[in-house]
Amino acid sequence: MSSDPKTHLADLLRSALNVVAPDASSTEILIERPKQASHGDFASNLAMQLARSLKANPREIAQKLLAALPASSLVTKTEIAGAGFINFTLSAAARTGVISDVLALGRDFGRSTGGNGNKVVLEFVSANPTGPLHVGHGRQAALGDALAALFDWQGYEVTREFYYNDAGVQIQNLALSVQARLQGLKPGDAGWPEAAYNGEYIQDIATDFLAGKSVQPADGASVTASGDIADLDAIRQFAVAYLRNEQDIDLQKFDVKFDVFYLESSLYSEGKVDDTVRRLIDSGKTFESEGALWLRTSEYGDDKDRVMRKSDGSYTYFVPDVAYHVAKWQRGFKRAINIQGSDHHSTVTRVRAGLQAVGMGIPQGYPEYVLHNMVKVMRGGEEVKISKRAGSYVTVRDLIEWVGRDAVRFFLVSRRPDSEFVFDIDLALSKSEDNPVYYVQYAHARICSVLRQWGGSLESLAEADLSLLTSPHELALCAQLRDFSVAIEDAASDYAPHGIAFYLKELAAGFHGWYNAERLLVDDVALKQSRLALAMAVRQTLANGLTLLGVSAPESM
RNA sequence: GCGCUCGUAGCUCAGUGGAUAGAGUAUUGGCCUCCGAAGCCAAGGGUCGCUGGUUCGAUUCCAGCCGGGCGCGCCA
Repeated sequence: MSSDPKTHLADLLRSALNVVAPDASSTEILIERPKQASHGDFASNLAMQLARSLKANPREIAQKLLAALPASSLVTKTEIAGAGFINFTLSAAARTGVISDVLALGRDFGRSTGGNGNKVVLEFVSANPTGPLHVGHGRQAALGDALAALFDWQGYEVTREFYYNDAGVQIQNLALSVQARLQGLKPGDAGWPEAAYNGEYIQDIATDFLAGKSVQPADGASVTASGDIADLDAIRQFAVAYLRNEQDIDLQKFDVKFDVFYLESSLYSEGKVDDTVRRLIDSGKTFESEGALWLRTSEYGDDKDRVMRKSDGSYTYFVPDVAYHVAKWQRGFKRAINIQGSDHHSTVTRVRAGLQAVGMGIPQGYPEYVLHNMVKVMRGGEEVKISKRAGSYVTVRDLIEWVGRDAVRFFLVSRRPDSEFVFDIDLALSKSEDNPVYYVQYAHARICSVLRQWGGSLESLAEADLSLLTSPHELALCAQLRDFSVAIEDAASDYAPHGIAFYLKELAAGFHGWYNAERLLVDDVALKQSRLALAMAVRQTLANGLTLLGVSAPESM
């Protein structure tokens, strides 16, 4: 018998189904938590699903299923309701058992092994080193890191990857921008390059370059500025290292760590681009026209064919993109998940088309994409567009300085990725009831405070008599704790970390409600122990959920 | 124009082929001689954009329309 009530109920229904309708024994059995407490702890719509194939009234089918249902000590009541729902009420022991699980598993409560150690790579941020990280990158960092954590907790072997272009046209523009600053030019001056970056940070780079400073980005060797204004190559190398280092500092402040920094230039230097082009040509899916080499992406769902190699001999961006994903496949990642802004959605079809055309047996849906919408930052009722540093957009650094890392991370993962995001600075700053970060953290700190005042040993709580927990608040809290692993599973499979944020808000609400309704530190020692055990389990679950989102769980605040 | 996407309470947003569509905020009214009031309880607030279709059942799936966002380059 499974210790998890939900799978246990599914087992019971399955065996009843085999008796009542052997022909339909493959019907999927769905067990859900009803929204209303009066509908029991779990409900199944199995009878309604069977209604058509059995050509019978759902309520009659439900009757037969219940008659054939094996007895179970975990179930105290079954009921047919509504159009044919079967509602189950669990025994008190089955409900409170989760507390023992949480206390025993501790920081691992919520982890599962469903991923079987399969390798998955999540690529996110992937900002080219041409400027500071902006709010959109922040959303990606928060989303990607949380998703990576969710997959880790689901038992996958996760790689967090940052891909960037260190040698293309944009980098050349960066070098030219710095050089122009070194020559004393400013944006708008005669002679200021057309495609130049206009932000103030370009001046900072120029100043450090002249001063002969050194920088050491996380993924590369230390670079010392030559100070030679004429040496564009030296300027480029220094500027790239400088900005990579700046991005590293921001990511560190954001508490996001990458396992791999992948350079686009390596795809060329290691022959991966040439290899991919050769495979595409060999596939017969290419053709020459107007001096360029094209790929028939329209055969794979694209609305028109795309140029691979321009008439000047250089490749369009999507060729290295395809080569990069071929490399991911070859590195053994059966799953690759890319978190990108929705303004890149047109690349999805193209990259997948290229991967089909290379004929290496890569699945059609490879890689998977999580596209997110843009972020609008509001302050004082107005949209904030200007950053002193970047010149035209709000940076991750700005946000962290304004409201702190926890609030930024929690806010940025608390919406569906494809929603347009309004980040209200005033709301994130408010240290009161309208700030969901503090609401969740407060519940955690409050529990810590109670446990401190009690002063007993936390280990002893595992011995508590859980049968003393009988109030609706307490049993509802237990059900919420049991939902944690489902919340993680759903959030991972739907690419929806915001589910965890909502789960945490609800769990905190459940705790606050209980706390106000009942006293934890009562005189009755056994009752006190049992309540503290529940509180401890809530604390642990809050902490685990906050960890998934990269938010701290303070013991006091 | 074409493609993708979104449209749910005054505002910011969840959610679902199923039972009375939820939360926060805002508004109104209560709760600290007691574990943290950064908290709790309660009330009011809805044509789930519109119109059709599929279904026993649609806010959810499909089509069309209206409205917002994004994309539509031999840029990335």
